[in-house]
Amino acid sequence: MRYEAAVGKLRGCGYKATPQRLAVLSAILAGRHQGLEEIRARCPEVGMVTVYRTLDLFTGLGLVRRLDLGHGPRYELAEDHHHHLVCEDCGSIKEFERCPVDLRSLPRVGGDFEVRAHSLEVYGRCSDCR
Amino acid sequence: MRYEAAVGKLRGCGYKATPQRLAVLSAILAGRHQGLEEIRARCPEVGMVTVYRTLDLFTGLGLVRRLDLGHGPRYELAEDHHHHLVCEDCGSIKEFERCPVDLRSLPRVGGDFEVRAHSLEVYGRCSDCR
DNA sequence: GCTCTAATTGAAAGATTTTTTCATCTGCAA
DNA sequence: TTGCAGATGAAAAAATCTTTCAATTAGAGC
Repeated sequence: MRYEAAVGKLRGCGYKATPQRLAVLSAILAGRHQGLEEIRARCPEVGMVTVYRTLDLFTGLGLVRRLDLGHGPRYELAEDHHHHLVCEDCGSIKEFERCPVDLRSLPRVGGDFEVRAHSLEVYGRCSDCR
Repeated sequence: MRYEAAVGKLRGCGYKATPQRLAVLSAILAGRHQGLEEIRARCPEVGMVTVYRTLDLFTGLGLVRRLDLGHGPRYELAEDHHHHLVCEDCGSIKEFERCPVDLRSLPRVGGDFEVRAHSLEVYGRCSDCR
């Protein structure tokens, strides 16, 4: 129940669960790594300003992850760790779960860096474009 | 001689080595992962439109890499493979060379994806912010 | 339930960023 | 040199994002 958990976190942090916020949350849940336009289209009753503010809020709470895969920001629910395969030709995006990053081999750059998260995007050509 | 190599590639692809393009190239070479403002400040004699167009051109040629580390696009010369440590508090960016990604363990998602490149960003808190 | 209040919303205006247009200019091949 | 396809840039337009502020509302407390 991803929806309930997200609402719970929202409330738990002292924020009101307004219809607008729930609508944006549902919009995000209804797709994967969507751009602003897509999200807005799924909740046209919510004002633009509120969508921006809500995405900022969700991102700040760690509820939502903001992706930069080119062509503007995209958003997805921040739950399971996964990465993206981005096709440089058609722009399609696929996900994969198996994380090929070995964080233990991270060098210590200029002292101690506290690692909190990482993002990996793999670029190339998808099977359809070949 | 990163500069010469880049100019060679530019010419080799049939593009003119105009003073503006060389100025933008020098600007990129003068720093690391710079934003548009920084680059523009280093070549104020070049018109804004041309900077945009030139960065697009360089990126398309694979001469320059466009980074999305939050807070707008950044650009750097696409030469040696490296990744970034981004401090979520102060926004500082450090680089590291040792690549902790094992591409062999990439799963085949929906058939054959031809991997051309990948980008890894590690987020957290830098030593200064702790 | 009902009331009250601080949090939230959204229309409009403003700021910023990026793109398009098109007349003019220029790098460079011949 | 010369010619011209490619390149530039000022201005305008378009797209994107933020601020403002009056009106609304979720939800705590009674």
